[in-house]
Amino acid sequence: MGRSPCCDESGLKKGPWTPEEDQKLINHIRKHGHGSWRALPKQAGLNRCGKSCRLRWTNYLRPDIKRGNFTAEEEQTIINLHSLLGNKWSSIAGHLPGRTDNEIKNYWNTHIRKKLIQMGIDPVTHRPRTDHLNVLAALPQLLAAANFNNLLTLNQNIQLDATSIAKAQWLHSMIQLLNNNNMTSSSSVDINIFGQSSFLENRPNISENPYDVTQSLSHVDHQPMDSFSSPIGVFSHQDIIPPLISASPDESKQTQMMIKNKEILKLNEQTSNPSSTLTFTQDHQAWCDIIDDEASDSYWKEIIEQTCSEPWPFRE
DNA sequence: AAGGTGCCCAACCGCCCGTAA
DNA sequence: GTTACGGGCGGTTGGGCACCT
Repeated sequence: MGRSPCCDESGLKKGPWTPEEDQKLINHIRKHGHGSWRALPKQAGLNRCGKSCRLRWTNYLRPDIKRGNFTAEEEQTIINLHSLLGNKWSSIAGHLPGRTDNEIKNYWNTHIRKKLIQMGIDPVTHRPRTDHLNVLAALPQLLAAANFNNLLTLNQNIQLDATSIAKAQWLHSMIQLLNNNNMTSSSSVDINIFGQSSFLENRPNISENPYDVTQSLSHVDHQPMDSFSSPIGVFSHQDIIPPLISASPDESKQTQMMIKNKEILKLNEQTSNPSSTLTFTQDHQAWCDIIDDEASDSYWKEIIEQTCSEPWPFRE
């Protein structure tokens, strides 16, 4: 079963690449493209295996590779994406033009991971760490998270991490779809879930403590017209769900992740727009396609698969 | 100056998946 | 349906370097 490793042939060079080898590889790919990686080394006159050539090219020699330190924006994007996707380095790299999965993986393991641990955040779950060594160091974060978690648990058993927030956003939007299509004259509910300047800004009576969301969320109860029920609790259509990423003051620096978010917003607009040419069934499938594209969490997949496979209750 | 230690990151390893024969 | 291949992916390694004692 399977096949033998491509590099097990004896006599093939391993280890660091020399400038001469790099030049041979670059010249060959410029002239002929890489074609079959296995055949490439012979054609290029390299005593390497194809896999080694491929890695050297994709991780180092490719002309569109961005060198240098990661910017704060890139770092934030990596953290946000990692909270959503886990160790899907290639998927994360897809949102950071010019960065390779290997580079991002290394940067995560050597910098971000340590930074998060120092901040008392578990780099795997993106939640405050609870092990005894870090309880004191993480006390402020724990208190803040507990504050928010308690509030949320009362209503919807949601946990404060980016993944849950993203899930809630998706459910939120799915439910909006249902509502919009169920009520022919639905009030135009604008849930700009990603476009806000920040989660806690622009809210009345907001506490000075940015982690204290009790005040900012308390008004939800007084807005029954703009609220809706869901399997996981009650949401306000206006602003209960924070954006995944705090928008940068400079919008030009927003990452490609926003593209996916914009697709979601676009779908939102289309489904809210009575003149939209999309059918509801199409909407449903499009949502499934978008969300399923990058969802990896099994729990989350279960929801998606269930939603996508079940007969649509409002099928035309 | 020399040895020890820890960090960084390019490169490798092994597994998995999609595809063609 | 099975097998082999090509390629992609995430995890791990180890050489080189900087810093510390």
